[in-house]
Amino acid sequence: MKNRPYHHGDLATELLARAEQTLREKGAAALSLRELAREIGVSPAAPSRHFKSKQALLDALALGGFERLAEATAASQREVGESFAERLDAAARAYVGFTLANAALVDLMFSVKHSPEASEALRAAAGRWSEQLFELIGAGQRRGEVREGAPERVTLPVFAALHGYAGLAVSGMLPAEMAEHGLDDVIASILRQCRPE
Amino acid sequence: MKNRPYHHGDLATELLARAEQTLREKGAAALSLRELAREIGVSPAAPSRHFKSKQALLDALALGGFERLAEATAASQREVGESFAERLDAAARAYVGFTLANAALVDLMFSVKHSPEASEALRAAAGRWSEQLFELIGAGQRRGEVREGAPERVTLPVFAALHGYAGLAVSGMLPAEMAEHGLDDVIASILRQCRPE
DNA sequence: ACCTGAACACCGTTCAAGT
DNA sequence: ACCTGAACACCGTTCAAGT
Repeated sequence: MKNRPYHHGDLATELLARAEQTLREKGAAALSLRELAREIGVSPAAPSRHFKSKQALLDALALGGFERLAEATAASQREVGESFAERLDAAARAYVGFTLANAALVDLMFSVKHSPEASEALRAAAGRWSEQLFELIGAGQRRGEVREGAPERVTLPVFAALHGYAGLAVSGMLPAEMAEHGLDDVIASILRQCRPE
Repeated sequence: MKNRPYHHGDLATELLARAEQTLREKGAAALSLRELAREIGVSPAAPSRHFKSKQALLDALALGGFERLAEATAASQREVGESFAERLDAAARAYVGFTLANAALVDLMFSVKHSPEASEALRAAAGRWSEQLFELIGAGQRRGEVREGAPERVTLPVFAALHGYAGLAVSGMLPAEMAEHGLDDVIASILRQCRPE
């Protein structure tokens, strides 16, 4: 057994890991830098060397969330057929699944308040994800399974429907009678609105 | 001029009013019960007589938000024609307009964490609002302008699209190329997915 | 019933000083 | 470069006591 060294070694990484655990288990309100430091066994001032403010840590968390979401979406496309319906279904379930499994993190990712510098990076990370939806629609158009139109204008309503459903489901604001077939109905409605002619 | 009386008179109301102002001007993070009390000129302990915790005040704020949203939606339907397209357009713009004008409040309304007792009241208030979308779709169906199907299953994807677009717009996560005709495209996609046959 | 004053156990952040 | 220890200016909440 080794006694704790003066230098932690990888405090930044451990802060992020513990923070995300707290986020998942107790919610964003319960996230405190001091408590994180206490759990890790480091002084209250130590985190500030790695994240210049609490908001900076939250921003880093959100950034990681977007990266994992993009990764999960990419994974969903790898083991699925080529038809638009199949690919949309996979992407939709990946997104909603990620959101439900990481509710507090997703809340953070799309929260209103981010430091302006972080917003740039966050928007870029969000872009790398929405790029995939964009690709999905474009491929559907090339196959003649999705109506024509500027891809970004066809994609936005699809994006909005998924994001909105996930948000409603996570916040518990879905009327019970809507939750039953919720995601199925949303996917069906997206296919309907994307249909050619 | 009257000197401040021992009893404020309507502290609960003034707390809510000032809290909403702070929310709008400085965001949820800047909302402090102590500062509210200071602004109003009352002791730090005074708010606790009217809201048993900070969360209780946030819940009350969210509740008021849902009531005003329902009111704004109802108003949007009063001065508009009878066709589904017109009524949907009005309701959509009322919702997105409310969201953009009250970003931090809407964030609160749909936030993940609410005290369990409040969640009941909040869901009821949200229900009174979604009831209106529900009515909108039902009326469209009776006019033959909206496809058939269980109204709650036709309504959910509409609800999701609006909620999602508003959320994306407010969080600044809308890719620039999508923001241009954003709401127009979302409304058009809703009309397309609702079209009969 | 409504509010004050003081206290308690926390925060995030800063900064000299240590290793 | 990385961390400690102590300090500063805050929090939300509770509770006896005042009016």
